[in-house]
Amino acid sequence: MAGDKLQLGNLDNMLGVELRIAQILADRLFAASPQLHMAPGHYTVLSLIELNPGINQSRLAQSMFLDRSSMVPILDQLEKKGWIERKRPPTDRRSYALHLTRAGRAALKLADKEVQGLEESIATQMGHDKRASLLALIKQFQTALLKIQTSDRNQETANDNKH
Amino acid sequence: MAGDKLQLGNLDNMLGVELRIAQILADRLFAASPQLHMAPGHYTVLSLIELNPGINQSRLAQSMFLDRSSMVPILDQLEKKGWIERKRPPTDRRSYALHLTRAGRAALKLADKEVQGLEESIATQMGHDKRASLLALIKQFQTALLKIQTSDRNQETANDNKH
DNA sequence: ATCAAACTGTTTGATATCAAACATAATTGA
DNA sequence: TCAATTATGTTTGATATCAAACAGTTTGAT
Repeated sequence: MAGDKLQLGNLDNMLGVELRIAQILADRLFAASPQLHMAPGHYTVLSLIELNPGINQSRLAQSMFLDRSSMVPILDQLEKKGWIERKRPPTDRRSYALHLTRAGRAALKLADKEVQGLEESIATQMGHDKRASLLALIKQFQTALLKIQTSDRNQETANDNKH
Repeated sequence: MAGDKLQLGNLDNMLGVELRIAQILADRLFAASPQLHMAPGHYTVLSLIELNPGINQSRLAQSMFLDRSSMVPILDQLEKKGWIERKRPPTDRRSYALHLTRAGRAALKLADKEVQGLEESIATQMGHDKRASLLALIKQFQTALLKIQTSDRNQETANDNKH
């Protein structure tokens, strides 16, 4: 029957699984927002460039935990839309200094308002206190993941030394 | 300077942004787990098939919030590895009934142990109580997103009626 | 001053995902 | 009954992402 409930076992007690679902739903909501004709990642990129004018592509990628090669097509699109500029700084001819155009600032301003509205809807739905707790716990979760990752790497190194 | 801290403005107060970073770090940890030569999604698929033997591809996709077309290559890979079987049920010749093979059950059992270990590491790092709070809040966040989404849809429908 | 190493952006090839279109099969409504 | 609708899996074309390899540039060690 279509109404039969799925067995989930321990899956719905796993952070990884539930986090992934939350991510999918959040992206879906973002994408469905009519005023916001911009991918979530693009919004973050525009914000970071506004806040850090002249930043280069590698640092931008690093700050979003993306590979620097993944940043290339994102910036290509934003450049094509006329929202950003790549300028060669005279001091380093390898990199580009990224800046928002006037149109980019305008687009970001509109998006900011819309994103603000979404965050507010969420806060209203789940309660402002719970939203704040969730945010704080997500950051602690990030920290925990980074610590585990580096301790794993250290353990590998220790094993390597034994060879 | 390389050491200059990036300006983040309000970005690190946004659930969407922080959630995305957490997701990336979690996937990275999962991928770096040596015993776990399996993508996170593949682990979930195997678990769901074990818990719901005979489930079809569409329901499986739906339960993971994926498009059913995205399930095809995942199942192709798992089938190629000899971990699952697609069986045509005599009652419905459109669908496949999915089952784990003996090898699939064995692979899942190993993965279960490893995933359990990762969850335990996280619980130890952030504290068991905080891990539990985070999990509960993520679910409330999911619920909030779904409610907002459906209320958006209703609003659209209301507007459509006005035409 | 030179040369090896590191950095920066890009390209290429791989996988993941979606949405739309499609073919086959099952269900429903008139 | 049977025609229209719905369901299921797949294919195709698009975008996103990673990792490795690459070319040009800068930095650093000697």
